[in-house]
Amino acid sequence: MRRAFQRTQAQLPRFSSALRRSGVSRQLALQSDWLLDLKDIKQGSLPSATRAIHHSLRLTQNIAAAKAEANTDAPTNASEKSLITKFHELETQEIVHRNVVKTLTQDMGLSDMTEVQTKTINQALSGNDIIAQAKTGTGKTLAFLLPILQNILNVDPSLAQRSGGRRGPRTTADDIRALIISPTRELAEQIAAEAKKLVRNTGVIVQTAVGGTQKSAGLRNIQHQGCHILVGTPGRLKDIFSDPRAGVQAPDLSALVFDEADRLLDQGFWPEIQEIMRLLPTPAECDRQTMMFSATVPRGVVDLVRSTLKPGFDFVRCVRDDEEPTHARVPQKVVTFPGLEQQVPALVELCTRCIKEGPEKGRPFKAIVYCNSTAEATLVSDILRNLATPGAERNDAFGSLRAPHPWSRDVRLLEIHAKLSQAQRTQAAESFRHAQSGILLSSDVTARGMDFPNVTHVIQMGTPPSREQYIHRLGRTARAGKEGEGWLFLHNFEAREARSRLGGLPLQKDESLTCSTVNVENALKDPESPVAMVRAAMKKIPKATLHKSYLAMFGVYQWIRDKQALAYALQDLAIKGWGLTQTPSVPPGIAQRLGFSRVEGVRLGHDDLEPDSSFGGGSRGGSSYGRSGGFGDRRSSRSGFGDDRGPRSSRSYDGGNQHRQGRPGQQRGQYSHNAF
DNA sequence: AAAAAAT
Repeated sequence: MRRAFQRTQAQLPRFSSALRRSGVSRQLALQSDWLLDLKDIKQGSLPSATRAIHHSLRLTQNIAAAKAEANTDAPTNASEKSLITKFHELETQEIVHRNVVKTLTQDMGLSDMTEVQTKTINQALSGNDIIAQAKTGTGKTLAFLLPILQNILNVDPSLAQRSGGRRGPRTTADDIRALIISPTRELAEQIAAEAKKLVRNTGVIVQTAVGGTQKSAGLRNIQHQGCHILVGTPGRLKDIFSDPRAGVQAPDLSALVFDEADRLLDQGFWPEIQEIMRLLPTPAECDRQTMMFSATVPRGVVDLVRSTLKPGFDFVRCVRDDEEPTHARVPQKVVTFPGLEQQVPALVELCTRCIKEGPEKGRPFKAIVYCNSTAEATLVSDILRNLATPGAERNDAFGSLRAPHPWSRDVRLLEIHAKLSQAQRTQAAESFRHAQSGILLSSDVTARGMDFPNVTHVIQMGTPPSREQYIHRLGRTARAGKEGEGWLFLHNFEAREARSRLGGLPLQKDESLTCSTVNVENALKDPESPVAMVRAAMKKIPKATLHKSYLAMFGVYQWIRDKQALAYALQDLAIKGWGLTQTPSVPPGIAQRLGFSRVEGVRLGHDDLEPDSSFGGGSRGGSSYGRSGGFGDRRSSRSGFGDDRGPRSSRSYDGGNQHRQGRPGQQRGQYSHNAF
């Protein structure tokens, strides 16, 4: 019966869409003047006859329906009518079902809409396609979920009741009504969690389809419970839609959402997105509402909008001119370093200070530290975890010397990136979300859209891959009206590039961290210094972690032209920062590809991991100081190294990037005129 | 070798 209905619909797409929308159109009738009233909403760049007809047709229908149905007069004075800005108004004006409004106002405790919600919900309920530019952390998830849900309820009003007294599934796997595509698994989970909250008092079913989980289990849920709203990541969505045995289909899809659309355009995603769209009914077969959310609207997104959205779409721009975006509002500090090896000690210094200040400021320290590689996130996480209070060693139950961690146990230390299992990732995200205080070592998995409440600091280690990414990372703090601050740690050799990527942002140079200028070898003499603490923590780090971090740096800093300067900086990091006796070896193939085959300070070879070769004898602070004392000897004894370092600085290749330690004064001088 | 994302 339903099948037959669907076939009819397919034959009469225009009619079917009108039919499906008629419910909402009637309800919207009283608000039809919204469409005239939205002067601040710019129309899409495709003025066409279709759009005009589409538009006026809907208005006529709405007004006619209003006059026919309502006993009140259709509103005559458009300017008196304003956008709905409170959730309860959606009920009193019979736009959204009372069960859903009840969920919003009672269960979720919401009363006022945010700007993006006001603009998007009002528009989307009328069935328009939307491209919305909104800053992060403004409740845009709800902005698209609510119209999606209401449109589903309009088609089948019985779903507005929780169980309806019926048994068994309320829908099937082959009748998905809304598809939401997200660039990361965590974001998909977060959206699904919010969707599940929203549908609580209805019969609508939300499912997720993300990688890293058992495909069979997820599929079973979809098949057994059915699915109205499916939230997922590109790979898994493509997988289940293209699997003929899965029976997952969306012949009557009414909504398609691209969250973080600019991100979904990336190389790796795009073919999968296209494949998914190929597996969905075409817009001609089934009229659907498409919504795109994107913090920035670069060319690619404009093209996507042109090819995907219906003429007459609305461009909802929620970046108001009079309201400063997060990245203009949040204080941001830059620290430049003469050596990479100073960065983790400086991080420890900063965290220690902020943890101490937390109670004074009435807000516990909660930070995300962004690394440019997964290996570095693991390394830094391991170091922070291994920190020990200097001079507080006690014999533990097994007679070995251990010192307690210098930070309170309340400061949770967490790590998240794609190299962890999905279970670990989900767990870390969940723990950090609920943590009062903590430090999350993260790759860019969490950079976009993730909502961790009360993040006070976003610290970025190294030049972010792009300006957009910097802004997204920074957007994890200062959310929901709270304050926050950003920190950026840069080696001198990347400062110029960072400046060009981040031009125009209010970055302030900060010189308050002593570790940014300290001489590592001198600092090691003081066991209380963060440098010594980090070095001590290094001892328990598996060498494979160091190896991977070192190699990953070549990829992260691929864009650096001065390969020699980079090689030396990495050498210092490995030897002075990590206490290795020699740099890990680089496979010759990789070195050649990246232009390092004829560069000093890079050791070509394979398999550098003979057990214990990197760590010298002692196990105490004194001996690690001893190691660093011997470091000069080892260095000069290595072939092609040592003596020619002096001459090197006068050679042309190193000109503007002179960065060797031992002349910190000169270096700082060199870069100080370039203050951010 | 460098975020992410399917097994």
